[in-house]
Amino acid sequence: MTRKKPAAEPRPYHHGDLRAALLAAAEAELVERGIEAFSLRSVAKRANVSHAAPAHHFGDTNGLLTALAAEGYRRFVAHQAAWEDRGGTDPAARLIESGLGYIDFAQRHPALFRLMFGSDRPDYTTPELDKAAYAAYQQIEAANAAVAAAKGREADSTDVEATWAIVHGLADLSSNQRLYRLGTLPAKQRDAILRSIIARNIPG
Amino acid sequence: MTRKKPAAEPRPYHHGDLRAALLAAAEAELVERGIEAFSLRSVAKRANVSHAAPAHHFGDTNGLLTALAAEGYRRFVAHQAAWEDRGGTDPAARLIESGLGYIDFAQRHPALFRLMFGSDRPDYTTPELDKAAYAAYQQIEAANAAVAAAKGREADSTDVEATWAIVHGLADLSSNQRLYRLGTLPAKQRDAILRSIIARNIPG
DNA sequence: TGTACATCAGTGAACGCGCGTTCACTGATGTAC
DNA sequence: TGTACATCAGTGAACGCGCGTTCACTGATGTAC
Repeated sequence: MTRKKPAAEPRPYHHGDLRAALLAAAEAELVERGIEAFSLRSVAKRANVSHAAPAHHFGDTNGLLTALAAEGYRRFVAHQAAWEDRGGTDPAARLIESGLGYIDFAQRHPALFRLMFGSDRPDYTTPELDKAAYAAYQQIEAANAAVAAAKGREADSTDVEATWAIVHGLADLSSNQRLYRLGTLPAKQRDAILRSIIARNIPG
Repeated sequence: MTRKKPAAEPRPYHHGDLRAALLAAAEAELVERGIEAFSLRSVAKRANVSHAAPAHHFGDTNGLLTALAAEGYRRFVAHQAAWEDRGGTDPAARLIESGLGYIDFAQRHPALFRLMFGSDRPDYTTPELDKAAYAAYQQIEAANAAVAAAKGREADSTDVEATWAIVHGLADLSSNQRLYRLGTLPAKQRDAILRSIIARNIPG
């Protein structure tokens, strides 16, 4: 044994990046216990910090959940942007792939997705969260605008709503295991079906 | 004053229909406090009954929420069935109107809708809930089958998934106030847009 | 019809627990001079 | 470079509260005979 026991390492009084550590602990708590059993004390315990420490960074539980939701939206936007690029240069293909990214995010992070779209606890009047959530909407809007522009048309609000709703519906139902058949298919086949469903909502 | 004070009326030891009264109180609690702050004691208090009484009917909190979710699905199915009939005899029109009923239910009962589609607390292995939730799926399936039959086709799983997802997406986003523009329109105009969006997902 | 008894529905006191919040504190860091 | 001081980040004990659960109980209802 040449290595020190990790527990014996001197623990500095100041954490270094407690804010980020608390967000990570909060996400893990959300995954394990669900938002209904979420508590600030459990988060602090998971981050190995006294239960009063989070107040310095987030105020209260809703402050922490608001910050976590904002981080969720930023990751959500980045995730979709990465998928969108797989669509190459065709605007419709880009919109469809971006939608698959939306669905993939919901499947990979159901607890976070639920916090973002199915909870009243995050406070959307907070500028940080408002901005992050709005950016997610703008992404869909921009992808639709590109499709319209390629056809020499104006962007249409109804088209934006249709593509958002179809992608959101597929994402929410599949992250809640409601689309049983799709869950049983191999990924390639499933994605092909999802693409065909999204495509119905893009005017030809 | 010829009427007795209501509070002075003799209160029978046995409630009569405490089960139904507790379900109503639970729904009101869900609306007012949200599922995250839901507690059995508050429900009992609201129903004017001792806090240990609900255990006789539902076991624990999840038992009560499971029963409430099942009742929610039954009302959800009835609500859609009523709307479906507005579609007259054309199967596609019936499917579309049924979808509007789905969306209308979510807008009128956001807390119940969230319990049904965005919570892990109801126990879907309970036969009562399993049956009620499955009936909601079968309704969409049957409406799709009627559309296919009218065209001399077989029912297609992908069509069922597409119509469910579009309707669910519109319902979830609008019950969470995310479709801002639609919320500002007069009902007739909004419904026309919703119909046109649903229609994109029904093969011609 | 009357009585005895089992079963059921609801009561209210008691318990231990985890929660958010407060508060005086301590250790670490940054800055003025 | 050194010292003094303000500010910041995290501690740990204490508090009161609402929660779920348990338990002996009581009042009401249903049934056997």
